[in-house]
Amino acid sequence: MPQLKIKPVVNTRIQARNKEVILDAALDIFSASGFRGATVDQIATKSEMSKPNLLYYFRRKEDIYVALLEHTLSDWLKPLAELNPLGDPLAELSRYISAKMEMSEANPKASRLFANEILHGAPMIEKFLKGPLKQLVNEKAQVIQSWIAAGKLAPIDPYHLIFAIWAVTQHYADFSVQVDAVLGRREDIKSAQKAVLEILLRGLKV
Amino acid sequence: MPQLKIKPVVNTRIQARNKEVILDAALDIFSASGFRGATVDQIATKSEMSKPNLLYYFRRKEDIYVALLEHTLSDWLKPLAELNPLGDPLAELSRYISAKMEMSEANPKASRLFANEILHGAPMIEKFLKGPLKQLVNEKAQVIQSWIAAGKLAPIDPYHLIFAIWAVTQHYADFSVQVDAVLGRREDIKSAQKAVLEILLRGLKV
DNA sequence: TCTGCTCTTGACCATTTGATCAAGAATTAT
DNA sequence: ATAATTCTTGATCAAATGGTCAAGAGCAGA
Repeated sequence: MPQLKIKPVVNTRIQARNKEVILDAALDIFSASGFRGATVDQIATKSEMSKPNLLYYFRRKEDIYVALLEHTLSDWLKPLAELNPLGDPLAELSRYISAKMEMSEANPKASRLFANEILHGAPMIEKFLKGPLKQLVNEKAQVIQSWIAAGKLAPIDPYHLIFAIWAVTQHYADFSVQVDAVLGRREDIKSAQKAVLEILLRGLKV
Repeated sequence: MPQLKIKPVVNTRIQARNKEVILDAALDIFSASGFRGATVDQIATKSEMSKPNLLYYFRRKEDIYVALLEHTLSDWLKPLAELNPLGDPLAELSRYISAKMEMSEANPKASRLFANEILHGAPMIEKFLKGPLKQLVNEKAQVIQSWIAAGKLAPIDPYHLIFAIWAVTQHYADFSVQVDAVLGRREDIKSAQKAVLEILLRGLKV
């Protein structure tokens, strides 16, 4: 009697390793060229495997891209989620901004991947934006609002404050080419972080 | 004797009109899909002409893209160039920020076109970034520095201040999908502008 | 009107690229 | 060991796409 084997839900060791290798390579390629600009061949070459082999692990190019986005979405939320309502407002915001600056420094490719996706209308992560992200931002905007109500923070619209923090911090990852070109040198993250904290926080003191 | 006609430097009326039509269509397509993501067919269709006809005016896809970038580069510099050393610092910066916000509102496609180009390493406008842009920013950073030296402005790094202004104002054009998703509605530019002015300027008062 | 130039397009071409397939190699389980 | 399963790849395909060409239509100046 022929064995009817259920397709395994868990990856084999080889699958785990190779998917990891592919996602690593894909982050390089997609962040540099965007979804359309990247080719499966490039990703396969960077992964040091044949194209059919790559497509054995991810059946379509789009599957790699989506997996990559999902793989990093939760990391994206983490720093904001850690904003503590009970902490000192300026210290909490300072910590959040610093964490974002360090993410830009440590993983600019992931930042560019998102930037590119959103820039092009976020076709793959619309649900994430309107769901988990919206919810978390609402929650944290309320926290900021309560700080303002308690007289611990200048009266600034919380949503636009969050947008400003995103914009400024991610700018150093997404537009690093421009930053470096204007400065005439590789920007050093320490002084950028110091300047950003001053610019964003100075006006928030009551 | 055969007439040797010099190739005309000036466009005919038809050329002027059709190039305009093509650039208009191309801005739509390129800003939505990026250089690689856009196809000549799409641009031709949107221009309501055949593909060979389009390629009669711009011989290569890249030529359209470059023309489009050049066509808008000078607009990009204008608001910053108008920063007046003799004016009141906060009023001047306020005017600059407002102008940038209005550009984001009026022409988000151009903003996204640049954002996409820079995000992907700015292969076509490297010279612009390292030349005219760098020079203008240097100049205006000195203006800001002189304001600080005169005690008219809080001591903030001028370069990072300019980056912050760019980042925040362009965020509303480039990431409008995210902004709208988080807010759950189409953002209205008036309140965004008000909030941005508060966030960026409040900390600059001495 | 006639001549030469500009403009327009259907048909076509070469290359790129995402994806498939069959067949063999390697690995795992019994 | 051996059978079953997983992994790997050369060859190949169909569609998409940037770009060409030749030939005809339209237009402007003499």
